[in-house]
Formats: sequence, C-alpha cells, structure tokens
Amino acid sequence: MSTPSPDALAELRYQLLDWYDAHARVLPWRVPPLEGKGGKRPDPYHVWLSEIMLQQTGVMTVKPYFTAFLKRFPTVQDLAAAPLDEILGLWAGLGYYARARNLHEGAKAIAALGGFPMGEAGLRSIKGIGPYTAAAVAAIAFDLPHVPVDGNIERVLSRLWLIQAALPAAKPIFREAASRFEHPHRPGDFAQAMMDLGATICTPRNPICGLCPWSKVCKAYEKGCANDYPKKQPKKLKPVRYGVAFVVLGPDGLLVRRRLNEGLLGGMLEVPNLAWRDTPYETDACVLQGFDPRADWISCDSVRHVFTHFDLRMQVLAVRLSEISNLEGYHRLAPEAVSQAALPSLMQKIIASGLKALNLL
DNA sequence: CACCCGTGGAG
DNA sequence: TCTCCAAGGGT
Repeated sequence: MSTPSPDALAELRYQLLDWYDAHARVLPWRVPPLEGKGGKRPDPYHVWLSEIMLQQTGVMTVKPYFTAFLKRFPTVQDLAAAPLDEILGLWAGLGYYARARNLHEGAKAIAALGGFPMGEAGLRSIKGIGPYTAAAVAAIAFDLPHVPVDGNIERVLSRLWLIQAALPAAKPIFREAASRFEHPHRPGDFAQAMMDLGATICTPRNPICGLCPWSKVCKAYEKGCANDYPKKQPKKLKPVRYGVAFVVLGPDGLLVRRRLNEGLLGGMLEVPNLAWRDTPYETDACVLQGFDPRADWISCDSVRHVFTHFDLRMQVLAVRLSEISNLEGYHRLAPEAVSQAALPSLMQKIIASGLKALNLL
C-alpha cells in the first residue's frame, strides 16, 4: 500500500467523525459524541471495565454483565475490596476467566495508586491491559492521541487499503497503518468511530458498503472483494476430549470444589469429574472417582462443550444420597445457589443435565 | 512466535 | 451440524 498524503488522511478522519456524530451506537459505558465535543469524558473505571469485558466478546453479551458489575461495584475501590469469589460469580458465563482474576488484581493496583494512570505506559503496567486496551483507555477515557488496533480496525484498514498480509502474524503492519491516523483532534471519538464502523457497516461478512462514509475511497469496495479481507492464516483443527462428571446431591447440596487459580477455568467451581483425555471412558467411572458403584447412579444426557482449542464430550452421572461422607477438598452448594455461583457454563450445563435426570428441573 | 484461554450468536 | 468469530492478553 502506498502512503496516503496528510490531506487525504485528514479528509478520511473528518468523514468518519461526521458519520460517527450521526450514527454512534448508544452504549452503557460510552459518552455520546456531542457531549464528548463539549468536553465530557467517560469514567475511566467504566471504560476499563468495558474494554476488559469486550476482549474477544460481543457487545450484546457484555451489556448485562457490565450493568451487573457496576451495580455491585460502583467504583474501582469497591471492586478492589471485593472477594475474588464474588467477582468470579458475577463473571461466570463470560469466559476467559483470567480476565476476572486480572481485573481484581488491577483494581487493587489502581486503588493503591489512588486512581487510574493517565498515560499508555502506566496503563500497560496493569495486569490484563495489553497494547490494545492501553491505547483504547488512553484515547477514550483521557482523549490522548492513540489509535487502538482491534479486530474491527484491522478489518476496516485491510479493506480500505487492500492490505495483503495475513493475520495474526501481520499485527505490526496493521499497527503501523493505524498509527497514520494518530491526531490530537477527538482521538477518543475517532477510535470508537473506527470500531463502530467495523461492527455495524464494515462487518466480517456482507458489509453494508452503501452506507459507508469511506466507500468512495475503499480499495476493496472498488474491486468488489471486501469479503476476502482481512487475509488470515489457516487455523488448526481442534481435537476431541472426553470426561465424566458427577452430579452428587446430598441433603446439604451439590458436591463442588474450587479449581486452581490458573489455567483452564482457573478459580472457578466444578463438580467432581474425571481427568479429560483423548479417548472415551467406558465403565466403572464412579469407581475411578472413588464413589460407591452400588448407589443409584443415573446416566444423564451427555454434555458437549466447545473450548477455544478443543471439543469436550462429558458423560454425566447423577445420584441422590441421604448422606455424603467428607470428601477432601469438596464442599456443598445448595441447588438454589447454583445460578449465582462461580460456575462456568460447562458446569452449569452438567448440573442442569444431572438435576433434570433427578427430576429436580 | 506458538500456544493457551470461553462462550453464544450468526449464517 | 458446522464454521466463523467478538473491543486480546499472558506465557
């Protein structure tokens, strides 16, 4: 791609900002563009929280979580003072749970500093804030001249200038391309305008080029090949893994335990389950877990769950016991508390399958 | 750099 | 059913 002239870049900026003034999405963590032009800035805590939640996660999914978080933790100090388990409980279902653990750690660091770092470098020092989020918070919350580069912006730029390099290896090329737009005039609105354009007009499939403020200069539109961009490296196929989970209901509730604070579903609750492996389990599953095979085990609907890098098939066995002997590391969770507990979606599915088989759903 | 890390919706 | 993917970051 040839380097656009400063005048051409300035023209693009004005066209996009005009479009944004008229078509900006209304979002709970956002200050409308006209208020922004009046000098009003969004709360850095709101911007930070929303950016973390939005990492690899859709706006529609995030909205209810964002609202619930802000209601329970109105300030970053409230978040810093909260127990991790409560944060994980509110995060349950959103996925990528390291974000929640890092959020808690970040809140404590920010509270200790007495407030948010107001520069990109300071933001970068906080766990969970990478190059994208640092630039986004700096631009949106503090109106500093940065152009964050997310998936939306990569897609928009790849089409606008027909960038051939394949992602994710080409990230540095896109950063360089985006930095050409860096300018002190309304950097926060410009960043959000790029993301709105990518999310609502310049969509991954079937972009609505007829409504795009840049259609007259977009190379991909000119060639009619917008759907072919951005170029991406082929992904690996996911292996299938197998496990067996046990829904054990006693008089005081379900057997659950806490996973380690690292790795897959780190810090979240789980029901007893056998180690996941690449071949299915056949028989004697309850013996393998240390349970009494003579109990009235019910074979439940199996659960399929797709993780980022593998596909999981879980066999589910359920039993109702009049008493449960003490099991090392496990505690009881009342069925009424399941919906608010720090249980990831996989475990919610497993428990639902078990309770249904026990005629409790 | 390659891999790990969730989930639900859209087409 | 299947594929793609959404405001990425940590290691």
